[in-house]
Amino acid sequence: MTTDELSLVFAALADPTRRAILERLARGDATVNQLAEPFAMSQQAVSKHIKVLEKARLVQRTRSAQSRPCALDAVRLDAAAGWIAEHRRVWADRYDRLDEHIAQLRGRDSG
Amino acid sequence: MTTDELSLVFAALADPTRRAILERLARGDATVNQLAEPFAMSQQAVSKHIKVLEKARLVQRTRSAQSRPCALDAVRLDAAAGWIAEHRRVWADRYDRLDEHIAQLRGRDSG
DNA sequence: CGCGTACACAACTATTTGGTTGTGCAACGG
DNA sequence: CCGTTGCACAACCAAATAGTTGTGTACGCG
Repeated sequence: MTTDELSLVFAALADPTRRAILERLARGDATVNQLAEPFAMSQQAVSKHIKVLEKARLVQRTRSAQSRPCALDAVRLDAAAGWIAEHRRVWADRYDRLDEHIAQLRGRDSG
Repeated sequence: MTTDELSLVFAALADPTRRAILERLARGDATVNQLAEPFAMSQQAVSKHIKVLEKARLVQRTRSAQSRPCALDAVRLDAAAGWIAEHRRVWADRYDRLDEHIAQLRGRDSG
């Protein structure tokens, strides 16, 4: 089950290792070995995580000689953020905080 | 693993049944049986899903006689949206779409 | 008190997940 | 050609997930 797009995206995000991979990729494309290095984990395990991210369409892969660089794909992330924003909005009348939350995050450019 | 707050939230969101429960709760508090009704699933199964949502702190429960109404808790949802917004922002220079995405969602008040 | 309702806990099961090791294979360098 | 590097595929395993049925329990009603 949970094979719909949104479920795949949230499931992919539900792992610290995968989120760390995304954070790293947000700063530029990287090879599997580059991504694997910071983790106390085999290259194959990281490869599996990347595959999960690929299936969720959060990362795209290209070929460059013998390396397979990974790059981010933001569209699905938008879908996830969209779902939250949309449904959070329903009871936003009670208290509105997301806006200032995002404003804060946008504010700390130095972080 | 994946016991950190953010992982719990994303994992909780990674299931269509649980997202449907949240959508229903966004429209008002409900009892377990009320929540269970639309699903082809036992009351116990729904109870388990609610427990997952509770552990992720997406729902809060109260006591009201023999019923245990469920209510939404938006704080963690903000955290999830915040993570996405924060990290999406890093490569937002390439193309900026989340803002108009949210603007759109906020725009369709009738939806 | 005894019954029905609303819910939770426990045990069991199948499937998925997240990791391992071993190995194969394509691409480059000497 | 041969060795090294970069990565994927396969088999295997432990633990978590998502469901089931069965049962227990707290509350309210008559």
